[in-house]
Amino acid sequence: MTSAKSSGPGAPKVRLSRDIVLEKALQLVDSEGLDALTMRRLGQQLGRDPMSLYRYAENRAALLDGVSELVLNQLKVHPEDPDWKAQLREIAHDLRTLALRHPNVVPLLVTRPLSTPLGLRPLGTLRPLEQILSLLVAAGFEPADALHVYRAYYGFLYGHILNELQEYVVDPEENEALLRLGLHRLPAREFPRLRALGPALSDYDGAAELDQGLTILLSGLEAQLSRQVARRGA
Amino acid sequence: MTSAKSSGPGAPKVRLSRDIVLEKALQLVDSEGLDALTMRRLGQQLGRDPMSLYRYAENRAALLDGVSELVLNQLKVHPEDPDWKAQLREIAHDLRTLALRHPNVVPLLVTRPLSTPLGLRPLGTLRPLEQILSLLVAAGFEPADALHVYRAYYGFLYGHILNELQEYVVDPEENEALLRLGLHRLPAREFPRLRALGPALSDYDGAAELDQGLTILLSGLEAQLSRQVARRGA
DNA sequence: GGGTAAAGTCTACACCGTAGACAGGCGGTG
DNA sequence: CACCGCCTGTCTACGGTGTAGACTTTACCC
Repeated sequence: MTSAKSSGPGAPKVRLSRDIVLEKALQLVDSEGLDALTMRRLGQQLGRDPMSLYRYAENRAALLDGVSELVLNQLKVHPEDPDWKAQLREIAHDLRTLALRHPNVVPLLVTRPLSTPLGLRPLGTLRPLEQILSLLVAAGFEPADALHVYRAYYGFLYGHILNELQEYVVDPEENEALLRLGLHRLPAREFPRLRALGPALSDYDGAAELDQGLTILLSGLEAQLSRQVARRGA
Repeated sequence: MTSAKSSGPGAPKVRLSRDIVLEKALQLVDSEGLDALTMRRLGQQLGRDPMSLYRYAENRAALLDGVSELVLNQLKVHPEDPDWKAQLREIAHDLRTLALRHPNVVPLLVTRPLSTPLGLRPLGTLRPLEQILSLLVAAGFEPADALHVYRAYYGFLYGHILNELQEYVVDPEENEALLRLGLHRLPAREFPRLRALGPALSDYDGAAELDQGLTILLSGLEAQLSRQVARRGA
């Protein structure tokens, strides 16, 4: 147990590495939020000069990309699963729990790709896409159709995650209080429905809600698939 | 044409107002991106000292909220439409075009609510929610069910918008070039599907894709509705 | 041991959000 | 008219940010 801790001046010996840097960056984001991830702050956590970080990431944006990648790498996809619907369901739930475990990273997941053309993104963030395409093609979709299915699926999934995180507050008791407090602030005349939904808003089963949506979506997509197979056969 | 333009020192006379400030802020974001919206930059655009902005927004975050609200206020919902599915479809397409018109604002739309409890958000951003709830209740959903439907719908919608914006590049010619360039960069062994999809990726009809997804989702939701009505009747 | 490339540090710059004290002009009231 | 008070806008200043560029130190190979 002599490893270099955050601020102990005793042992600044271990050589840094990209993985060490990104790991600490993720810890920092998880515990204090995205804004806390500054070069100076991170350098301090690592017991190093802030400028040393630039050996492992070109700039702060690249660091953020690295953190996204680190999280997304934890998502395991099994492209050879014969039951593609079950597999998609499983992936969805995995990504959801991943998002709940790293809520502060979600804005990155959702925002960074908007400013990076597909081909230039970190490979780790593209891997799930590739693997899901494989899964769908193995299930009988034409590649182009697989892309459409992927888009519908991933769109829905990210949408759900954003939705759920919007309503998520750490302490459920404070949640209720805050919620009522907030709702009470709304003009009664203009927001009757919302105000009335206070109780319904506060007990939210994200996993169930995700699963219902998936059922609707996947059965719809399956219908589409069988239609296409039929047409191809004719 | 003697109105005060951006940098003319001639006529710094017009009194500022929250609307004027937010409008210029939106212009700045649209033309130069979110990062360009700094207090100093915006002050300069308005020919005023940066500090004057604090009379119209508590801080930069509040300014960002104001910009979100300004955009979302352009979304018109008709809660009394008897055809709820058609109305939801229309809203979806409206929001999509709004997003394409202000792509730089989308990260705000998607990100700001994550750090603001529902009750404390700008009223303008809550109005669509309230109105869609009305629409659904009028269509026969129980309030609590209306909330579920809303979540599935809005989740899907935001997901689609994020998806589409990720693949959107301004100049379609450069798009193709960039895309191929980017794809070429991917290791062939690990990303065969993705590399093969180059052409399919570059012609993307967002509106059609959105519409297909909506068809699937809405028919699924409708089935749910009739099931519930039946059960209630029994 | 000597040389070399990498890892880490230092200094400096331009820019950021914003607290707090202040100035100017406008309105309403006498 | 003079006066007062409030609202708008300005000024100065502080502590924080990302990062360029030159430097020093370290680790390793021959």
